[in-house]
Amino acid sequence: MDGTRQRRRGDTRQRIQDVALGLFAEQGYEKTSLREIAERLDVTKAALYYHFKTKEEILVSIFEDLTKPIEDLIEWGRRQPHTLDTKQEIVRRYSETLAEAAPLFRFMHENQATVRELRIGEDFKARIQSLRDIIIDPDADLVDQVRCASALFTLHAGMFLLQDLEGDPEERNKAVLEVATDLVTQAHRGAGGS
Amino acid sequence: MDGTRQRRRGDTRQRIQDVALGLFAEQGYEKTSLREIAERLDVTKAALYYHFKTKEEILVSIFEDLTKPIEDLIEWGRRQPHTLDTKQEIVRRYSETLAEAAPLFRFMHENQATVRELRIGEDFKARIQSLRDIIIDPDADLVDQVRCASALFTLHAGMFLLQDLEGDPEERNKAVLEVATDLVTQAHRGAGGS
Amino acid sequence: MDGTRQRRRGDTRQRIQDVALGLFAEQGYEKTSLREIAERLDVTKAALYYHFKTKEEILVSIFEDLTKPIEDLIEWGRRQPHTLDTKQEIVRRYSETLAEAAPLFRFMHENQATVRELRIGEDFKARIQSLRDIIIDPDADLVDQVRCASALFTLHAGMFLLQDLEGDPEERNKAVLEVATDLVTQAHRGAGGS
Amino acid sequence: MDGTRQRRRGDTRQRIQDVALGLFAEQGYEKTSLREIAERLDVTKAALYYHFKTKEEILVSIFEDLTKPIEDLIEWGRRQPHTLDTKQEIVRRYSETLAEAAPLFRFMHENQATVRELRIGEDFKARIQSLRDIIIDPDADLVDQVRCASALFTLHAGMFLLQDLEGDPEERNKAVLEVATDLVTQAHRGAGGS
DNA sequence: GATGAATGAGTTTTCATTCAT
DNA sequence: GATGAATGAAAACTCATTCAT
Repeated sequence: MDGTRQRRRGDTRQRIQDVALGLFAEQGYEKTSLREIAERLDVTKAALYYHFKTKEEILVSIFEDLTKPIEDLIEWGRRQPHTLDTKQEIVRRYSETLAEAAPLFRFMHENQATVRELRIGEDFKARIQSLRDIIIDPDADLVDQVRCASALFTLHAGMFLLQDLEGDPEERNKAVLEVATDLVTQAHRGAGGS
Repeated sequence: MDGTRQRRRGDTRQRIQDVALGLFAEQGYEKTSLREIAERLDVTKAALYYHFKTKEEILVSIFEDLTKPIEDLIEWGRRQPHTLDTKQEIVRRYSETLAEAAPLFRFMHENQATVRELRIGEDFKARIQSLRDIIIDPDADLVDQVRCASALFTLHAGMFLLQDLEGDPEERNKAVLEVATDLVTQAHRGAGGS
Repeated sequence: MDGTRQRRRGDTRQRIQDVALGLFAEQGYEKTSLREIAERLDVTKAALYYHFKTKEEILVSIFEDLTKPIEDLIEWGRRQPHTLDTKQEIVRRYSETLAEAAPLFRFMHENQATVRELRIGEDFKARIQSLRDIIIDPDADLVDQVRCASALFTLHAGMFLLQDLEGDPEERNKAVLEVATDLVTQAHRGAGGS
Repeated sequence: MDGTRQRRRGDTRQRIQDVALGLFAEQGYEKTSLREIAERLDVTKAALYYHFKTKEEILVSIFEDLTKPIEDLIEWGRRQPHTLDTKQEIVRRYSETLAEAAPLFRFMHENQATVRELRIGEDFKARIQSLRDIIIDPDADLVDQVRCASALFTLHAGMFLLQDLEGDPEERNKAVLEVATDLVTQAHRGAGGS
């Protein structure tokens, strides 16, 4: 039996998402044409339109599938007391989530201008803000607020911009996490935590 | 005398750059068409081609004009001893430069996917790396290296992503600078500086 | 028992025709896609192809079902003597037929450019010509011939173009019929009838 | 000198309108593609877009150019007393206008479904209504109102639907005009004119 | 009596770029 | 120091149609 052909049955939708995300992350959203995606999958452009109503919907569907864990994390965070432990746990779990869906987050990071006009732009922004609101004490001083925001940027950027730093990726990720955790911790202390 | 018309004489090149940067920063590079730029300036597309050979060249020229100060800063930094003072000064001056050409840097930040394929992408990356190399002690431990990189991201992101944080912009910028300086200082101490 | 579902059994063909005619009349033939028809019926496009071989065939089948009365009328008319009474009766019965299948005739009227290239275009034209030939005396003078033709247009257009005239629809239709009858009558008199 | 090439300079816009109107009238608006228009003019599709912003705009521009005389006629009609003479004059001049821009009016007549959704649909409808309002006495009885409307249809349809009637076109047009004038006259008498 | 998945040929529209004047 | 007119390539998207199941 032809396993390749067999497996293709029914998972075209998934394959489109995979290939699309790959290309979006590599070249950007605008520079990736549906022709290119279709060619790489060896189907016609029209087949893409059978599975998704628009180009944007391809992206939206990827986004929704892959950012579910963040929604869960926010949900969880909201129900916890705002202790240092909680904050550190948020940072840790967020960094894990980022690593697991690295291509998507790399895409989001590098295509902000594009994404801003798309529906997911708002969604993503809102999510990050929610995370920040859990980590930041609203009555902390401005510097500590910036520290918390910076912790999140550091996680984001750590994934994409540090690829030239020496050391193996795992260690690098650990270092990034440590810096982010540190920033949150300092902010917590400054805000009167013990 | 018609000052407007008078002043327009001979500075069309500059006006193109201004309008283009505004649109690039607002909508992204790909989504900004030459038609749009021309219309906003009330000239024809062909006029743009009198002043610039390609669309990319418009961007390149803007980039080169506005990032001269960074080149100078790097040059300066390289001739200084790698003391804490120097590092802090670099951070301070870099933050000033970013603020002065905010639209360009916002553009660079939000269009990384696009810019990566353009000539200026490489240039910009190289410059940031140069800055980092001045700030980072090559034999510091990885965590401290990340701290330095993080200081730079914080400056960058601080300009664009914190606009919803309360407080007036000036204070916010001061807070951002303080966090960045702090990160560099911690890194310096950790690396065995005094 | 679910009457809706029950009744749907087996009359899908009819339902397709109904929905299609509605959309064709409302938006035109070209602007109505099979997707739209299918969606409105909550079936797939492929289902339409089970019942009809092509898009055109849907229209043809509607046309054939609904213009049977006109064929009968022509048949009848041909066997009558060409008296004034016959002519008036033709006009009267034609106006009834038009009213009964108003959406179809509205469609035919408003989509002549499209319909001309379709099979039914020829058929329809031939039918109207047949009617005209019954009403018109071939040796009447040209003006009277035009009067007869005009009587038919008036019936057609009366259905669609006078909807903004005040008065209730029934009275309007009566008025239209009177004008048409009048035209035929004048033509008959002019041609030497008594 | 190459007159053809020479003459092409600067009248491309006009040539687009001519060819487009020809095709629109022949095949309908939807079935006429820009590719077809461009090919027939031996230019690229993009050239069409240099002269017109959209496909619809091509049609709009044709419509506006060719229906100016009707606007003038309405203007004139409004300033005249509502005598029988005026009405007859309107009918006469309207028939002339129709004849002069026959392809456009044929197009409007045969593409009503399409045109209804376009901007010009509303415009055209409004214009015909204006004419009718000049011809119709608002307190005439319904039958006479229908007669006036019928006069206008007769003019319209007379141009397109009677092409199979024997007799040379000029005589046919005269006959059509006579029937239309007659209808208006009868309506005027019925309404209490002398 | 229908669906799910796909195709091929087409559509309108946009873009960066060119060049004679 | 510019414009008017055009092009070639490509984009996103739509449509009627097919066919194995």
